[in-house]
Amino acid sequence: MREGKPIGLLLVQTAKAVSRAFEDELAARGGSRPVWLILLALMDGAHRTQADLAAAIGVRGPTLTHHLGGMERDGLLTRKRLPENRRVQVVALTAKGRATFHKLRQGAMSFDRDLDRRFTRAEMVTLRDLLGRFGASATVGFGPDS
Amino acid sequence: MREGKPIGLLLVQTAKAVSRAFEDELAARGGSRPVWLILLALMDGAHRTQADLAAAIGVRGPTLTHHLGGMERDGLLTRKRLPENRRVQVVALTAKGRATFHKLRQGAMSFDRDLDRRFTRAEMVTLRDLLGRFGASATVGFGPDS
DNA sequence: CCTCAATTGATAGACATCTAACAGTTAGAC
DNA sequence: GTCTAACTGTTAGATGTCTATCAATTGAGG
Repeated sequence: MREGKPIGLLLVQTAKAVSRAFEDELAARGGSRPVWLILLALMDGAHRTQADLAAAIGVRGPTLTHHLGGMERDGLLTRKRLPENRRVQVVALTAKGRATFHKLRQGAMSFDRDLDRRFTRAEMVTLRDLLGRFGASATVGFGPDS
Repeated sequence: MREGKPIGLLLVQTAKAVSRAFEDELAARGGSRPVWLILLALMDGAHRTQADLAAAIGVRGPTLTHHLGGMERDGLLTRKRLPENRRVQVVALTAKGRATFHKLRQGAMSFDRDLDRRFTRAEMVTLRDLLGRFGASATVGFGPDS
């Protein structure tokens, strides 16, 4: 009666596979996971600073800077300094950025539906609770629930 | 009554946080996640080829080659060609490799215990079942249960 | 034998991510 | 008013991962 792999390993490997499948879904529509998360956060609106934005999508500042640079080059967004506080960069989506968001959202929503269909309501509640336990002492959070 | 983030996102972010904490634990003992997984697989024995080994730890061939190169440079293992089939590399741990394994195992075991303590027996069974659902159609497996 | 397909790893180049260190900007202390 | 500390973002360099492609070796047909 073995228990199998450590629960942490199982969690990480499961997440890796799911993340990969999600990447494929987005790639088929010309996007990627980080680009999708940034577009989503920007459409949700209201992020004061890049640091806020980075926290919302779960990466560090330099990683965000990296992706914003690429997305700016690709014409998905613009950055300009706030006149009244020239430290902060104001990030705004372009029309092309919004179009890309809508295209990728199709994939993301279909992916989410696929996953949701695998669990009953009750199971989903249980799963969210159990996943929450991992953060009990390790600080798992990435900003508000959206 | 919102449901919160998509379950896939929650899974991936939880795993990221756990993986990070595990990395820290190993780093404190001079290791890293991939090095630990390779040492563990080699101590468990019996991997015919590097491809087997890669599958066992959940990475692709080139990633494994990369780490084996580093570990060989660090004196943790040796590689030599099988005389009767000079395509396959025989990977063997050195004494230093085995010593590193034992050192890292302390951290890994303590980490696993910390996680295990957060769930009852029944919850653990439930969690493993629910995590298994993610692979239902997406092919999550990484070789046998060990 | 010789060629050609299959097997096994390695190399090249790309991407996402991190930490540490830096640079510009602002605001408060004196 | 100037100096200094805090804030915001960027740059530099490292690590882990991937796909696509290459190189060496083997074995099977003809």
